Amino acid sequence: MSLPHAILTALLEKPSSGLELTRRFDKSIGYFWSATHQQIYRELGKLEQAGHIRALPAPVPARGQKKEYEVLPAGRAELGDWVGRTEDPKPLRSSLLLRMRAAAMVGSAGLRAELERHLVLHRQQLEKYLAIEARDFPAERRRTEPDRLRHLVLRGGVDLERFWVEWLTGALAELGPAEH
Amino acid sequence: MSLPHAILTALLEKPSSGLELTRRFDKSIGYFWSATHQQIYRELGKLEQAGHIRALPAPVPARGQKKEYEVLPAGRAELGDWVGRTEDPKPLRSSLLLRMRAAAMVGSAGLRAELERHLVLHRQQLEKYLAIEARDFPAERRRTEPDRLRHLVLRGGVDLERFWVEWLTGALAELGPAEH
DNA sequence: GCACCTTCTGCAACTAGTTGCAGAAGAATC
DNA sequence: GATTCTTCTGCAACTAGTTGCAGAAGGTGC
Repeated sequence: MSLPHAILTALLEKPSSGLELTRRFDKSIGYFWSATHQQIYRELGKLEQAGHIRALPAPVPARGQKKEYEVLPAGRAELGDWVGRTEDPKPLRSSLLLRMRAAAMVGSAGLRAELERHLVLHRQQLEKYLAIEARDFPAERRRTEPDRLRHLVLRGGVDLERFWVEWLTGALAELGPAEH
Repeated sequence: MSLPHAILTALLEKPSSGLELTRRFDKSIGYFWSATHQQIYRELGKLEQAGHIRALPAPVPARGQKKEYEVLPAGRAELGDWVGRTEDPKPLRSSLLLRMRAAAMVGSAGLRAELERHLVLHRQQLEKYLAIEARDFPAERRRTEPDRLRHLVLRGGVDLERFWVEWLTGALAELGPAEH
């Protein structure tokens, strides 16, 4: 049940329409909580119904008409409350690891190529994060608590990609010599 | 669509009944692809229907009667095929990171405690993995390809937990001094 | 001014995963 | 030998997330 809170956070950062939110999810919040436009529209409806957000008055409300939403006090309160709640980390789910385990039973044909492909993807994601870090978090932007929090989140992304790059590199090195 | 393949792998490792599978998922395959008993029973039904597995003949087939399943050649073929398929890593989804980002907007009350709680949980999981590694993968068990593959998977779990432990430790250090 | 394209919103149907519960089999207890 | 507890299987209903599609608004080109 994190999607509504992801949306509230995004809307607090900047009031937006459904499509704008979708775009911002694709390149910011979505890096650690992705969502399709469909989920977002549906959730916006629910949040409005619940009185947590409201649509800014539009000249002509109609279907296909852009609607900007902003967070109401009740929504901010709900978000603050949610931040204080506890929630266990959900267990890892990696189909790549599963594939390796399956490969141990039925042979690892094609697996090496897939590991290499993932390595490239993770390197790319790492580059993307590092570019964002360089652009948005120069040393002087790490003073206030909100900035430090946002930077830590990004750091999580960076370090996680680094972890995968290293693990995949090691895995390829260990499997490589045995190939024939 | 990885669950059927997780089940096929587990059944190849050892033919089992639904409940045995559930237990093994709780402490082995489930570390990187978890599933509830419900999912497993339903999927066993589908796999049987598809001719990928079969129930070993039981004396008295009836509801509430234990049923052992084994993989048929068609199931093994399907699994081998699946291992060779490509699949993009799915994007990270972490409600803890989301909480931190939300905390940047509405204040970080209670966040520190939650980070500490997660740190403990990840340390515990790390210990668990290390114990499994010590027990199941002594140096001489890392020679054959299947053993190396299985060990690499476990290493992934170990390193991932280490990553979280380090990241959480760093985050607490960075947030700590600012608390008052 | 009409044909076409893009942008934006949203319905509907589907797939995957979760939760709650219930019934049969067998073992344990009295 | 009846009662109760545990084990095992499974149905049904629900929640979350995905995919396909369609309609309105508004711009662009001729």
